[in-house]
Amino acid sequence: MGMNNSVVFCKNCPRNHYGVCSGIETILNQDREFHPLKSQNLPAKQYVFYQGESPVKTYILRQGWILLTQVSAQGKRQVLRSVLPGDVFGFQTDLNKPFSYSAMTLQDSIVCCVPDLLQMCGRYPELFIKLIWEEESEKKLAEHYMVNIAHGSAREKISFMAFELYQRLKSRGLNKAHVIPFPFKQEDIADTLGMSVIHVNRTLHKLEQDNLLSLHKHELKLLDCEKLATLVGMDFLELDSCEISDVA
Amino acid sequence: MGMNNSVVFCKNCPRNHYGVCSGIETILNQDREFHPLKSQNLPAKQYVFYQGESPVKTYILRQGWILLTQVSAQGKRQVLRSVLPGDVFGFQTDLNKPFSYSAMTLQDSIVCCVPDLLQMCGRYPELFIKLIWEEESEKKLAEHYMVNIAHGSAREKISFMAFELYQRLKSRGLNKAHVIPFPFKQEDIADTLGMSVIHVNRTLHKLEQDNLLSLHKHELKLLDCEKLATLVGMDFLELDSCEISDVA
DNA sequence: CGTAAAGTTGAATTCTTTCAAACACGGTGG
DNA sequence: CCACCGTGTTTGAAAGAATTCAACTTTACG
Repeated sequence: MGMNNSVVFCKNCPRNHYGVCSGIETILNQDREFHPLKSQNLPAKQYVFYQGESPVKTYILRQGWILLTQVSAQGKRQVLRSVLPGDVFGFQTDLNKPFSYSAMTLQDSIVCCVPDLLQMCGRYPELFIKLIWEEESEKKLAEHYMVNIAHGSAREKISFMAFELYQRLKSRGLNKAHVIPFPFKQEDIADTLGMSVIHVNRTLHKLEQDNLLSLHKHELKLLDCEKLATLVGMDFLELDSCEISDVA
Repeated sequence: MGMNNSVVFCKNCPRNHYGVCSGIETILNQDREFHPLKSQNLPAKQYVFYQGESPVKTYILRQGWILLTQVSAQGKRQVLRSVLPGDVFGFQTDLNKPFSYSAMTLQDSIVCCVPDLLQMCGRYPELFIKLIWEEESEKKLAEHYMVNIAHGSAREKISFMAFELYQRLKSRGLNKAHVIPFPFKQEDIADTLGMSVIHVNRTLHKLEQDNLLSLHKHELKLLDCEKLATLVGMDFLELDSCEISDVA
């Protein structure tokens, strides 16, 4: 699956300061028992793992964009979440449970593989905290989407998704002004928000007419952040960074 | 807020075997540094904490039913999740962030207070695992709701909610045959699933006509589990118990 | 250059909400 | 014991939102 495979040096990684990433190399250096990290280069539209497979290791996205998707019993496809550079994915406490979702690259990506994250956490509680924080963030994100999908109109849903991704990329320095890369097809948006492709299309046009946002050539511009924030009710969406370490 | 306040002995608690609960007393006994747990008896319709407050401790529900709700910037109320006996709630890694949701009893309830869960976890990795597992479960639950709300019809949504709660109560031995307590108003259902109260009402009637489920006097009967499971696509909703401890 | 994939548009249908009003039930005070 | 009130539930009819189907246009890419 992976194309090439090389040992990772976190020092040179632009995500080294972020979340679970930060401090992993320190641990690896002082504790020879753990495997050094490997990285994989993956082209766009490639699966990292499939729904139904058993998890064997944890991944960290270093560069690119990954989509976690699930196919329901009714055969409908749901996008669970976008994995952005610095995010952990594929982690489960129970390795015997198969993945309930697939992971697919939307762009060319580089992925770090961590074979024994849980064991590392067991020995280094500060890493454990970071992992919990990561899970907590993901839970909150899912809840945000839940609220928005449940109670929002079509324009609100799409605005929310755009704003959310903008914020998350911005916190990683991956935006330019009010523009972000947006490697989704309209179908992906539809499968994220539970709308029909056609309605996504119409709503996108309305949003552009109203000068709220524009999406062309896989590039998303927030035309009016103020209005968007109001529309979406972004009081909640302050994203937090992981700065906790009071583990006694 | 709390009515009475007494020291808790986990040994006698029917939830002692479940999740984070299990093993807490052992730790408390062998490590005098941590405070013994206290419990609070709360009447129905009482708030444990409010959205916007700062978290000070973690709670475990011992008996009763608690609803986590959020009021959006647009003033709409969203039910995030039902807390059932044995579940942790009110936990956050970062104590400086205010709660983004309120916790309210739906029934008379008994709640255990854990003032220093994170510190306990720092010293006892096996507890840490249980906490992570808890977060993971909550994340998965939120994702399930997200998927169902996004892609499901009205009947599917309500069926899902019913089935999900039935399964979770059953795993704790809190069901009788195909019947569970269901202390929701139709408005609560509406605010969980993002539907109008009126549509909830109509859909409930249809579901009863079709002999799928019936809801009267705060008692929910699953009339046809087979059909319900199919309708909801419950292949995913096997709920897992927390049985992992390979922290090396 | 040609084909397949992605995006766009209109019209009809279905689902859901809104508004308005009636009903049922439990609890209170007379 | 009964009248009254409030909360929660139920029903109908009309308006609105989103989906479906079918066809057409554009774009990406070998």
